[in-house]
Amino acid sequence: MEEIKEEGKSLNFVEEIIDNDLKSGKYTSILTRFPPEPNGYLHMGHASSICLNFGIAQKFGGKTNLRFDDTNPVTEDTEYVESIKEDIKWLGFTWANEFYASDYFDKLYEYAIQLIKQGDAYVDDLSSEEIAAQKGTPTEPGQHSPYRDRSTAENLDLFARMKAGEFNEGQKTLRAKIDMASSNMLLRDPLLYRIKFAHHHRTGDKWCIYPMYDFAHGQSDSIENITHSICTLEFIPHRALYDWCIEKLGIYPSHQYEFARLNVNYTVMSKRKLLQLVNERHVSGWDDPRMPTISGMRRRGYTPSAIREFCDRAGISKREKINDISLLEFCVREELNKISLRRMVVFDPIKVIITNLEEELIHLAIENNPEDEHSGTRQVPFTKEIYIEREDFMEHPPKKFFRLAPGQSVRLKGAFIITCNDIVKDIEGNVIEIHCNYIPESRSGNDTSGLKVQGTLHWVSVPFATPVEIREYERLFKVENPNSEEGDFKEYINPESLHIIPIAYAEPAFKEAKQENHFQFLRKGYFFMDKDSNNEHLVFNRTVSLKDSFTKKA
RNA sequence: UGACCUAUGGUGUAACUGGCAACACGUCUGAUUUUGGUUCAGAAGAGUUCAGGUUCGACCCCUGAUAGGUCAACCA
Repeated sequence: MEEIKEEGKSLNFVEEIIDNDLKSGKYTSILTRFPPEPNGYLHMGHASSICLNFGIAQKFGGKTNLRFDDTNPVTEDTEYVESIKEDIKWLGFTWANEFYASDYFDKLYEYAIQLIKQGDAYVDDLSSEEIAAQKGTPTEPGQHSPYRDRSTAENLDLFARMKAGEFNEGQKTLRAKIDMASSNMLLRDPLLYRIKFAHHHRTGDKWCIYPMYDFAHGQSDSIENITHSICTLEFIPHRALYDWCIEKLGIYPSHQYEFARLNVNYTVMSKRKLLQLVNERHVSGWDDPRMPTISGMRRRGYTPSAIREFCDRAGISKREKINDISLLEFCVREELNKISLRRMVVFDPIKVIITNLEEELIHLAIENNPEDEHSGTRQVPFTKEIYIEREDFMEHPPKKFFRLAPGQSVRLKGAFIITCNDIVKDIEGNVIEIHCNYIPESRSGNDTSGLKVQGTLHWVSVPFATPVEIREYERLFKVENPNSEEGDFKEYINPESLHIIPIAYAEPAFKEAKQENHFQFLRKGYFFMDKDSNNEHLVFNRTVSLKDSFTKKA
C-alpha cells in the first residue's frame, strides 16, 4: 500500500539522476555516504542530508556509509563522533560501514606522491599570506609561485621531510599544479597538504601533515566506491577539483551532486552560529530544547518519524530556500496526536468549590487517548475542591466565551457539568474562589441530564494535585531570517523564548509517567519529560502547542 | 569587472519531458466534537522574474536582460 503511494510521487532531481543511472545500466547498485566532520552536533540540516542519503539508498536498494571527515585534528573530537552516531541511530537509520577519512591517511599520502611524480603537485615554501597575495582575484589571474617548478626529486624529498616533521607549521605546503589563471579560484594551485603538529582523535601523533578537504573527500569516496556523493550547494565549485583529483589519480570515478541545504525560519542552522549560542550562554547547551539540533529536538519531544516526515515534505532541490517552521510543527502534531497520552495539568490555578457535592471522593475513568481505542483509561479523582485555569473564568465574559462565568455552565472533562452561581473575592477585588453546583446526572459516559454545554474544561483535584515544573518554548529568534538582518544575528534573539512555570498542578496519574512517554496536556499542548526530572520533581518541556483558533481571534 | 548556481500562490515542492499550473503547510468559512484539539466539507490565493523568439500551442526549447546566491580559509 505504501508502495503504490510512493509510485505516484514524483522523484526529486537526485532520485531522478539515480533512477536514470540504474535504468541505463551505468550502475547495478548504488552506494551513498553521509560524511559529517566530528566537530559539532548534528542539526536539522544534517537530518535532511541523512534522510536524503540513507533514504535514497533504501529506495533504490543500495547502501550508505557513515564516514567521519576528520582531516582537521584541531577542531575534531571523539565526543562529537559519539553524539553523531547516536543521533543518526535515533533518527532511525543504519549505516553499512563506519569509516573515517583518517583511515585513508596512508593511502592519501601515496596518492600525493603519485601526483608529485606525475608533475601534478609541488612543495611550496610560500607563507599563507604570500599565497593569498599571489592568488589573483576572480577577474585577474594569479601568479606562479617561485617554487612551482621544483624538480620531482626535490619535491619528493621535501614532502618526505614534511611528513618526518622537519619543518614548522606553515613553513611548507603541498600544492596541486593546475592553473593559476582559472576562473575557478579553487583550481589556482590549491593546497593539498599542510603541516599541523596536532594530536588527532584517532591517529594520535602519527602524522604532522594532514590532507585538505579537497584532497581527502573525493579520494575517500573513490576508495569506498561511492557511486553518488551528495553534498550541499557551496561545494559546486569544488566539483572541478574533485574530478581533477580522481582523473589524475586514475581511481574509481565517484561523482558529486549538490542540493540546497535545508533552512527553517526563526532559527539559525550553521554550526558556527549554534556554537556561539552555546558558548555565550544564550541557550543551556547543544541539547537545549530551543536548538535546531537533533539532540535539542529529541529533548524537546520531537519524534524521529516526525522529523523524517518533515524532511520528506520539505523536499530536495537546488534552490536556496527557507522552510516554514509551521510545516515541522504540523508533522510533529500529526504524530503526537496519535500517540500521546492525555493528561490534565492546570498551569495557573483558580479554585472551584463544588458546593453541592456530598461525596468526599469520586473515582472517574478517563480515556488515555481518544484517537487510540487500545490506549485504555486512567483513574482520575474528583473532589469538592478543584483547580481550573484562571483564564477559563471571566466575571464579565464577551460573547462567544464558551467557558465559565457567573450563571454559565461548562463540562469538566471526563466528569460533570457545573454551573457557576457565586464568586468570592479578596479585599482588592480579585476573584479567589468560584462556587459551582454540579449536575449529578451529567456524569461522563452516562449523562442523562439532557443538558448541552459549549465548553469543556480541564481540571485537577486540589487534594490530589501533584506539582510539576513546566518549560514552554517560543521561537529562538524574533525574525524569520536572522542571517539576512542588519548587524549581528544575536541581536535578534527572542528574549522570551523560554517561559518557566515552576509549579503547575497535575493529576496524580503522573506517578507512573515514563521518560519515553509523549503527553498531551489537554487544551495546552504536547509535552515531554525533561532529563532534569527526578522522583520528587518532574519537569516537562512543551514540545509544541495545540493549534488554537480561539486566542488568535481575541 | 570573471566563472558558476538559482528563479512557479504567503511558504515548500510538483507539472508524466511542449498540451491552457497540481499537492502539502499556512490562511479563511461551515459542520462535527465531552480538548476552541482531532475529523469532515468547502473557499480564497500564482498564470510561472522580465522582454523578445520558435511553435497550432511554452513553466518547459532559443536569445537577451534582471534579481538573488556562491567562489580568492594552511576550515569542511
